[in-house]
Amino acid sequence: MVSRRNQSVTVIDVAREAGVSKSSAARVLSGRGSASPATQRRVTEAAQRLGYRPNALARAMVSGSSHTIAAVIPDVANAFFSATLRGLTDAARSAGFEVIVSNTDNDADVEARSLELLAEKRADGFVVAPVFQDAPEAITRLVEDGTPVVLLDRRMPALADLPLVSVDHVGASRLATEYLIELGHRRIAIVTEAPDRLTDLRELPPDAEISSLRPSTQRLLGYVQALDDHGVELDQDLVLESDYDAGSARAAVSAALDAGLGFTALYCTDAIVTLGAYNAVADHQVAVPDDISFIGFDDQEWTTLVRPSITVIDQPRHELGSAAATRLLAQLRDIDPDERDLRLPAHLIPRESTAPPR
Amino acid sequence: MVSRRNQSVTVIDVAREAGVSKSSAARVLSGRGSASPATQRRVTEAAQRLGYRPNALARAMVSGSSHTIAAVIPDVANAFFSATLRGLTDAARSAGFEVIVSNTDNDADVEARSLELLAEKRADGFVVAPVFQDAPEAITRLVEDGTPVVLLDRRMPALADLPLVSVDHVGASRLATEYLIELGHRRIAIVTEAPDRLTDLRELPPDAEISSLRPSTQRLLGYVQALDDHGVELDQDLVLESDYDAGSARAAVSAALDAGLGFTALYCTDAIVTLGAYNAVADHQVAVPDDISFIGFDDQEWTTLVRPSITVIDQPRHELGSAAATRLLAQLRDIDPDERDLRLPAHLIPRESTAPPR
DNA sequence: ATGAAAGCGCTAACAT
DNA sequence: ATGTTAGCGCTTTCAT
Repeated sequence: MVSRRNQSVTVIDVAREAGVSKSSAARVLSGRGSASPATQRRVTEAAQRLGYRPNALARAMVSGSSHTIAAVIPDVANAFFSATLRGLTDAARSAGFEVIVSNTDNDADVEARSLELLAEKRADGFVVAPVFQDAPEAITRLVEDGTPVVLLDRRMPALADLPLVSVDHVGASRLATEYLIELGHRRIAIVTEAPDRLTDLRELPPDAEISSLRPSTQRLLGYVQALDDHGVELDQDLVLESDYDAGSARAAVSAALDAGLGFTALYCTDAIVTLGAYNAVADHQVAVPDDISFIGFDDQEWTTLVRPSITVIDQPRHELGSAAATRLLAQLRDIDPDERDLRLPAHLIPRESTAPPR
Repeated sequence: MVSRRNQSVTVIDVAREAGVSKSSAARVLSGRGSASPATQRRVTEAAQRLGYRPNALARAMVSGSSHTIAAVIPDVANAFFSATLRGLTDAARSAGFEVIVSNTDNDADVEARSLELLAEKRADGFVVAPVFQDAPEAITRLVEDGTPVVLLDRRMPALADLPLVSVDHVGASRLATEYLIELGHRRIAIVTEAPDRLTDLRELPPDAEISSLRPSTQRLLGYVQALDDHGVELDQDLVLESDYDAGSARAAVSAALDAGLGFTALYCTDAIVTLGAYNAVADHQVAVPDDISFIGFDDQEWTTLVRPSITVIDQPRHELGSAAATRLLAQLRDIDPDERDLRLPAHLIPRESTAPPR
């Protein structure tokens, strides 16, 4: 009740106020150990009166747990990561953990510094969407020191033994491609920002390695697989390569349209690329879905607003974050998970931009 | 170099390894106090060898500063707040601070718990976009305890003496309204989710109080002011009231369109309301900008993608966050700011959806 | 310049 | 059930 300017009220203050020993006060305040109903009451009331607020720092020092997890991601302002972060914080909170965020902008040095800094702050565990780099030493250092790390949606070969929570990118692309095939399309173009050469993709070790590919590459792979499965011939010319920016995608699709490659469907493997591709299609006044069926990536707001609305592959972002947190928390509690990796399915949301070819 | 499984290497370990006393090691490790070049080297090398990582928790305990600031916001997944958070983390980082995020979902209880929890973790300061409520006791409690708090974009009357960093909402609306007036529009409709009655708005104490109004109300006020300033009559019928959701805005605009109110321009005061209004306009096949000029709020991606592209009011989100952080950090350093409140200007981005009335 | 010792606020044996 | 004591890892007087 009293609002005094307390630099901070400690257990000792409470103990004194309650007329008991420090440890008695500590016992009731922390809820462990035994205390008589009498002291219980006196301490509680004293704490209340003084406005006692436990010092989590001190607690963390002795308990060895800060009840904080670190999220190290490329960019919170990016819709994918902000939604994921939300899932992460939600799951963390319900377990009594807070999360501290750090943006890397896909810079390896920044990532390394962030990890180091958060490790100094004694984060109990890390969820990291790592920068693509050969030797993520900062991460391995953490792991060696016994700090739990869960990878988010990306894994480098050097991190092969770390648990990963990701979207099933291969499946996502199969979903899109098969949907188009079932509609009757045969000449299906794909816009990809995968840096890998397509030829490398068709002779892959069936499983484990796949998760060490970039998401974009996995998506390209899903397309190739779906085509193969359904006996549709893969035409290299229909693999439109783009950088990771809308302008580049726009140019790539524009060029493809000009080239008269005769494709009847276009599948975009990424949000930003979808943007550029959509612009190119609009520029060329192509009729969608009459001339070309269009599938975008990520259920962005605008895809429901344009006419025709756009069929998209939706990633379970929130769930991705909460799964990562849950996975990490389990590790903190030394619970062995059923599977090391978690691979969440994407969904196809059919809208107006897809139809059978004319 | 050595990668041993160190539960954690402490100053003592380093001191022993370097063959000096604990305090000597601590001195060079913390960079304060004096040490001979010799010990300096020996300690540094020992630390390096052992892979010493300072324990920020312990440091915080004794120094009284955790170098952490808390961001308590409605929802990170919301584009406005995620962009703001990015600005916040950027500014914080460059000052050596990390930020820990908490979502309130505009729930007063959740907010109170978050604040309490983060206070227990001894965040050095708080940036909070408070839930609208009469008695934000959790916040005042912090302030009473001497913890720096900066308000983000919202302020309740009860929090009148706290520093505020916000967008100039009144100015934002004046910008939009005046732009339309200058184009020649006289019948300008506004879509608002402000709960306040319009009549209350025209007799306001000129300044201070304004910042205690909700953003939506301030935006409505700017519209009224611009109209007044330019001698354009305010027509109550053109104030379209909506709830804070797209469906409601869609219905409101739809009804207005049906009612034949004869407005030639429509200004939407909020991102979500812009969405609904846009849908209504599309539903009714109104020609934009020929029949109606349209101004949206927030520079959302889709506003550049639809045809015609949409003229919008753009809020300086990133800057808002960095300004809030900077303001808070100044307070932490006991620097008196020039002004208590910071009011960042919004900008108008002219695109295709606005034109002179026919 | 260096070491010894106290203490930040808390928990956890250990006695009593 | 309660009190005494040690100690988490660090910084900071205070001597030397």
